[in-house]
Amino acid sequence: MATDRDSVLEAAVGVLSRRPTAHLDEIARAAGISRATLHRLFPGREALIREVGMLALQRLAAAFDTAAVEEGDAHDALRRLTEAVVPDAMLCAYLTGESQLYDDEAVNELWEAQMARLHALFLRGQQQGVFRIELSAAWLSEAFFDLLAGIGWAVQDGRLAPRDATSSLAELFLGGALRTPRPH
Amino acid sequence: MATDRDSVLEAAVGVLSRRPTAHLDEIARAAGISRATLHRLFPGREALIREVGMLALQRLAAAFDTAAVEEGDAHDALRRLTEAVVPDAMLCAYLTGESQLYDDEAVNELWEAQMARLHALFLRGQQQGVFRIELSAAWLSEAFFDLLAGIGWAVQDGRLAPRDATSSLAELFLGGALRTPRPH
DNA sequence: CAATTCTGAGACACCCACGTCTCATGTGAC
DNA sequence: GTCACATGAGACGTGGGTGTCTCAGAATTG
Repeated sequence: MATDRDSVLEAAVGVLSRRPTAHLDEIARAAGISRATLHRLFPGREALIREVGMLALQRLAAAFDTAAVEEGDAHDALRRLTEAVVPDAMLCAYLTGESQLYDDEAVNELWEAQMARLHALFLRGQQQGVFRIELSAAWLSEAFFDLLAGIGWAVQDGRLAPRDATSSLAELFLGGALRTPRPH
Repeated sequence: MATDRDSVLEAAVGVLSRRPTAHLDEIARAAGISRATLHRLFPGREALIREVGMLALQRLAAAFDTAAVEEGDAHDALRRLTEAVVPDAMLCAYLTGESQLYDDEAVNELWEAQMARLHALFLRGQQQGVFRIELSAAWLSEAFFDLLAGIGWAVQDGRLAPRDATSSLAELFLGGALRTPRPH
């Protein structure tokens, strides 16, 4: 079952996001398996964190797809993206925080691809006149991810109610990004 | 000279922010000293990263002081804070990213104190009617730091011009935080 | 110039996480 | 019931970073 691998990866994120230097024993225990089985599933620590990154990126890409960010009004597209990606906010937070992931080529390639999609979305929005042009599309892309990661942390630490996550992100970010202030 | 210690700490941030697991050799080389001298200045790795955190927190507290966040209109206070804190954005980014710092009690205490000041600022602003009340003061505080950290990364990686840093942060954040949109 | 202090380079041992292996136990299929 | 397979527990060796030490050379001070 490939589901088993994914559940282990999810547990690994829960531990690694808090302490990136956590021992494999701890990760195995968090996943409910032994260190031996963990080694049978993933050849080593390096492979484990790489697959965690790949899982996060796949989820991210899936969110972009379901949101259809390339279609329609840029404002609506961003709202759809927000809703689609907030459930995986923690994954994205780990993605941006773990600098070790940037060593892997496949991870980097997928990451750049998704960032390019987001950048294109903001660029399109600026051309459509819905996003402010005083702020570069590159900065808007980065800021969106920063806030998304912040949402992930806040929810996980219990500082923000999960039901408020989507609106908190959308309201704050769109308030600063939209050209015409908050036309909901 | 205490300046020497600080210069070493600054160099340490430059390395540790990118790779938190960097070897002491690498940190020493980045600081232009030998590993022996590094050990003479700081008893060990743990002490080093703790002092890096303390340096960052002192800079942060100093920025809060110079901005006089407790005085005057909340909107103006936040703009002053933005200007004062952006030069140390990278320090703050390391501060929020390095979860290992949360183990130290002194670091935690100072951190909570500064966050409380920021929280109070947003609360005051909401009572004054300048900040939106749909977004909790806690979330505004966290989001401000998230964006500040993002500014630090973007500038260090060359994705954002240093001269645009302050305005990029202020424009985007205030746009989403202010009740009356962008009355500059 | 002489003396003191500080620094860099290297060697050394220690420790701990990792990778690998073996064996006993448990589970499911036939 | 028997076989095959997967898992857990533990032991073992190893590698690499760290902490400590020594010694030679440079810098500063008198």
